[in-house]
Amino acid sequence: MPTVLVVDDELKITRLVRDYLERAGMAVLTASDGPGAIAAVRAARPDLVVLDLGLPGMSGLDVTTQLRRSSTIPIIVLTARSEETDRVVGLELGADDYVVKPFSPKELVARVRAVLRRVEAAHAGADVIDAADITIDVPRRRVTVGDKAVELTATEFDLVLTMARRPGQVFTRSQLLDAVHGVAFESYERAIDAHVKNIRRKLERDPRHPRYIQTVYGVGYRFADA
Amino acid sequence: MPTVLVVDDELKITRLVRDYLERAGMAVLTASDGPGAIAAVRAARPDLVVLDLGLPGMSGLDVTTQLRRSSTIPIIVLTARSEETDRVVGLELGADDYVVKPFSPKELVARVRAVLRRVEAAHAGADVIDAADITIDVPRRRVTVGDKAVELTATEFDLVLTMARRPGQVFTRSQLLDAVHGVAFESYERAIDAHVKNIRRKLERDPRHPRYIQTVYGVGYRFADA
DNA sequence: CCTTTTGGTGGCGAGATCGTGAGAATGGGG
DNA sequence: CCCCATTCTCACGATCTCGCCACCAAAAGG
Repeated sequence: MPTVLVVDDELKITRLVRDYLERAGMAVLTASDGPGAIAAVRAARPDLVVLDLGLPGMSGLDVTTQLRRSSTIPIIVLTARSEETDRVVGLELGADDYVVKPFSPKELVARVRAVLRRVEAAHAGADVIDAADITIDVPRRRVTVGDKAVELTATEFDLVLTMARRPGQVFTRSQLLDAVHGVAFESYERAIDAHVKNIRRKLERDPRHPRYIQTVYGVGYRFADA
Repeated sequence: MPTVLVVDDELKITRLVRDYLERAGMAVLTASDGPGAIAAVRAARPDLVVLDLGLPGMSGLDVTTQLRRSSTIPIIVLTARSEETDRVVGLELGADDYVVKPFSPKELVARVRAVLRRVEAAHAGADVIDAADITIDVPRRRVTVGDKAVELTATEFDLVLTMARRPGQVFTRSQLLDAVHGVAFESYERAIDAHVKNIRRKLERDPRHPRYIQTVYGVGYRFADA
């Protein structure tokens, strides 16, 4: 049973949406402001968020960026404004779909179902990378070595993921910076070394003789294949 | 050497950008208005366009749509306006990246590099070279003879790759130095001999009678064809 | 056959490259 | 407002590589 978090400051709306979603067989949580929504996501890990953009205090867009910083949770945006730009901005910031107020509850339910279906389908695909005894769960952003979970920071995870997606391929430092930041500034290239060091500390049994992330002298690094 | 077209009506800016890009090893063309930009793209076929959105006459956005009508050339947009919507609109119209004025030239160079790299990576076909019983896996930077993996240093790999890409073609020592160092470095040409020696030791079954890297007396070396 | 020119090889030192610990910035959360 | 996690910077030492030299072998050329 999927869990949905509904975020809106108007009680009338949350109640209406809750009714319809529950009737469609989903568990529903509610929050009435941005901080509450973020706390609820962290605590209850719902499968989807329905978010009103017109919240008091923290703007809905701030909430989406905040959520996106630490998770890939699907978001459906509710907005009173129908202008194209708002729509684009919402999607740009990582919303998966949007519904314009006033909306029909049935339409909202249909969209929630559609997004959940889409996400589930994506989940079913190869979003888990297995190599030797290391497992990378991409949507959950979790890494396991043997049976032990490993805590990686966001940057560390992105680095490992980038390399593990093409095992054996050699990446230069600036390619790796590119993958992590979108843009590479040469002066920082040695920062990659520091990250690799920290990743190895967490991942490798013997960091002096790395089994996963190997150095290619004069070029960069690579994730071991085979 | 990639060619970049810089479009801006302010001479100060084009000159600044030209300086930085040229120092980064790129050829630079400039145009000061929309029609000029479109003509320059058609005539000189640059690899990338840096385009100021605030042009007199024809708007920068018109230029991007015009360019997009007939080509997929990468575009980086320069904009004085920092509002999200403009950014979104720019990207929406097919720009590959955007930089907000005032900008740091180093950042612009970094972004140009990143976009070029991205495009090149997408283009990259023929990633593996097969010749007789030698295999060169370019992204993995690995060489196999028969079934045996061969460990080459970065320079050795670049040398083999350079020659293997054009089997049969004879390369002078200074051409090979060029390929390895990027620039025409007046250096000891016999260094190539030393590398060839080391490569043969690793690659050839009988280094006295090389099957892959052959000496062309009085000229240089070549990678055996067929 | 001898000379001249060109290529092959072993080895070594300068310098590039990398690993690492310590600590400075940065930014979010309590 | 302070604290903590995260990321980046810096510098030093360890390691590896490359270009160079010296010397010998092989190939052209007369």
